[in-house]
Amino acid sequence: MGKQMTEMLKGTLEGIVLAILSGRPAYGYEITARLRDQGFSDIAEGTIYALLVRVEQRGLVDVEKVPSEKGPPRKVYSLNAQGREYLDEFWRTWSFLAERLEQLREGGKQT
Amino acid sequence: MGKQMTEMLKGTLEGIVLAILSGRPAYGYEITARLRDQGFSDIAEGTIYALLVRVEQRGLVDVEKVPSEKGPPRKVYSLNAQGREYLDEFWRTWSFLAERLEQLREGGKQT
DNA sequence: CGAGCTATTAAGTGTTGCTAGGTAGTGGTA
DNA sequence: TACCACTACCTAGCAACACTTAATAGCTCG
Repeated sequence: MGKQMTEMLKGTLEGIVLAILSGRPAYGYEITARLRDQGFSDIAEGTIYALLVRVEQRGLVDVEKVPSEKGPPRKVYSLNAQGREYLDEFWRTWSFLAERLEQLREGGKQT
Repeated sequence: MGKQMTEMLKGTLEGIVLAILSGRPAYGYEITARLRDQGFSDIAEGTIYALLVRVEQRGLVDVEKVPSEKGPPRKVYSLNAQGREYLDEFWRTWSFLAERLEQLREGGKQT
């Protein structure tokens, strides 16, 4: 998509990835592919890997190395307790913002 | 609010301000005050002014200097045609993101 | 005059996603 | 063998954005 999407993803992409991990553990390549399937057609692989490094360093996820039939071993990430807290906080922040924006969109139609 | 909000505002704050301007023209100080009233309690003044400079340079708004009863003259910004287009694009981008996130929030409850 | 409110501007910082490239393992094919 | 495609991960450098902090400037009132 465009530049607007790039900027809008800042701050939300992290939550999106954590939300995906809250469903079930996954590895980077898989997450990228799933995002593409869901319509985020041009999220760069490098972006996801860098993001995963960040959340790992913050202790929001646990990591396990799992051998792959095809290619190098996978790093499988799973959300831990701290990550779940962080995700809850993310949803609260998101809800606040989404409500305000919905109000603005309604209000903008007349006035 | 917290750091999550700061990051999440990147890309959306611009749309928020343009949406406010789509209702009626306004000047920086006023916009800041209105945002505070709407719950964005700690958006820095400097942030809004910098944002207004950006959107002006991109030609999304028209500017008019209006004398104030109290203090220096105000720079009153109003959304122009190009700005309206940009705002439409913003809403489309937002809608896409909001839909995906709503799906993720629903899906995350079981699985 | 000095305090406090109105109103704008500007320099420097940290976080984030993107670009562009590299490393590595496996399997298929000419 | 040599080459290519797919899987899977990593890294360095860049641009954009919101924040912090501080400065500037005009007006009113005690």
